[in-house]
Amino acid sequence: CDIRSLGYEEKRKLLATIEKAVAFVTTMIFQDGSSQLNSEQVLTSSVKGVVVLVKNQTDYPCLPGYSSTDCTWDAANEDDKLIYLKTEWSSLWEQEQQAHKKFTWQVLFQMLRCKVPIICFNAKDFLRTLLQVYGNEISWKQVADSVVLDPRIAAWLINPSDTVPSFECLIQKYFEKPFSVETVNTDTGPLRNTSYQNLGVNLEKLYNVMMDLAHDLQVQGLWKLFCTLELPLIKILAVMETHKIHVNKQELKKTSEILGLRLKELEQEAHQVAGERFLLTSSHQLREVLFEKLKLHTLCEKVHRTEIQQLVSTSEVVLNKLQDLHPLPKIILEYRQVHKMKSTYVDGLRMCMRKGFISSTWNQTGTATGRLSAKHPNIQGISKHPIRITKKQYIKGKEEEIVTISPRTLFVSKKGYTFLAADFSHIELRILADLSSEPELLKLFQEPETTDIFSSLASQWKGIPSEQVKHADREQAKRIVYSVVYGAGKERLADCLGTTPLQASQFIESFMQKYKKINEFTKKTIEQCRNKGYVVSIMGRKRPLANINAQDYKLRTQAERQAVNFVVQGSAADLCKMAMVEIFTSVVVSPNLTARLIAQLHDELLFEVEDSQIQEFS
DNA sequence: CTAGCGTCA
DNA sequence: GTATTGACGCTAG
Repeated sequence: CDIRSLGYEEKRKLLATIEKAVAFVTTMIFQDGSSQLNSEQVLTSSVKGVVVLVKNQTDYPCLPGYSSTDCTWDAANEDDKLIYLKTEWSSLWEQEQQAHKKFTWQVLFQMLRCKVPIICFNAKDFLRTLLQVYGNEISWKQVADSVVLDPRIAAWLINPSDTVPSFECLIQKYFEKPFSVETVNTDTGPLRNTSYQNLGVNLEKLYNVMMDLAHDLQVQGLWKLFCTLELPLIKILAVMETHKIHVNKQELKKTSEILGLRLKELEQEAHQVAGERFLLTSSHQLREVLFEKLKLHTLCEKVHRTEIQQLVSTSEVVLNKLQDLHPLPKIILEYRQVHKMKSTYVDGLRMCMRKGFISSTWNQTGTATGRLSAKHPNIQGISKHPIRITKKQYIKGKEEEIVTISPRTLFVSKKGYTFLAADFSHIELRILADLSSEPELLKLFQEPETTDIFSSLASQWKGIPSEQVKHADREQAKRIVYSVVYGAGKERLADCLGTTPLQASQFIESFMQKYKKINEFTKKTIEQCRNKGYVVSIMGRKRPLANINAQDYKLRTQAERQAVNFVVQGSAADLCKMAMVEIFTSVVVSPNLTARLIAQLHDELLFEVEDSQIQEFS
């Protein structure tokens, strides 16, 4: 039914039906007639309304422990109701509109409140839209109370390599499995179908797919992970996406100009020392200048080559080696740094800006390891390190000035609020210590004087006092540790270490000697993966690795490294998500705390906290 | 070494 | 002219 045509009594009845419902299956529909079930619809189309299938009887009596053999979706739902809620209004009919609008959100509010599962494909988008449309009526803490189920996330838990399963794919997979359902070929070309009847059928299918997925999750031991971690996260991400982060617009414009000027200078310098004009951003043209004209690679032994075409690489490692032979490499290196800074972190950020604010889009199913990913902007990838550039100033007094540009400072907290970050320290290494029970590694963590493992290791390896360990040393130590434990080859480690491959392999040897149990752990997880075909994280997250028994050496060893890495990185992702859920719920439960989550940077949570609440919140 | 995303050719 | 791919460089561990 369309709620616009309902009388008072009918509305009351509808609310009563909702009260008794056992599940809701819902999707948003857009201006262009598409719905959330139409794979990868564009965000440009605005939301027209919401269609809800109200399930009043259940084909699956109790959700967790049902048997899936008797699913007869086509005949068993006479009591189910399909309702259409319009959320967008023309300016006509002021009076009636108000009434409709109010009733619409009454319905939606009750759906959220009554703790009955709301099944939605891409539920995060649904919740976010609700928060955006009814921002004045519904607080984010109320959305946090709802119970949502997302089949897409369920499917991803079962197969995390399949990073974007579409609705159509799920239908195919889970419908043709038990028995073929009257496959009217409407789902091969459903894209423009605005018929609600058809949508009703699709929602019914979605419901059944979710039930099948729920069953599979249980069979595979993923149900708890799904319910306690991934489902609550949907709401957290929806709330996070509705929060806007303020960006210093003027500063952004100014730094863009400064960087642009510096790029021009560097371009001129490069042309001068090269003796010809060429495009600095083109690796092809650079290769011609560097190696065909100047023949710099002949003065230097062993230079990296590109994987496919076996051309001489123009990568950072090669350019670093060529630094002393010619002034050009250094200029290119700085050009690339400044260019990256400008295009990605400054201009890229400006592109994402709406009225002085940005808000990332979070993808819960974007990785194979359970980590989150973000885009527009990728707030997890914004450079930490500032760069220094010399700015020629044409103001009298001083000729030039050194300015430092650090992209992270471009984000500013609201007035009266401050950013608060909470992060795990060395989380993957701690997990590795725990899983391998390596005594030497465990000892390092238990010693109270070790405040920073990587700094300690850096001072140990370099033979310098820990106070003198610089940031770069620590960073290098960190890269080395992770490289070695995840199975780096000697060549790659040599690049990392800045030594010869021979020394690198000796380093690997002594590392393995000192931390024997790490090697045992590695072997054990590869062995388990070979037997079962998949690996498992602390919270039971799974990653099937089809290539683990492959004939091809390259493919097989890659799968082996992925297996080891997954167990550690996936477990770290589990813990970070647990932290997110726990902190979020404690804020929701608190009557006075208002702290908002801004971003998750894998092992770090960034909040915006009211100044007066910093103590209590932290 | 493993995960990602953005930019450029 | 538009779409895809590989190389590169930044993030996180």
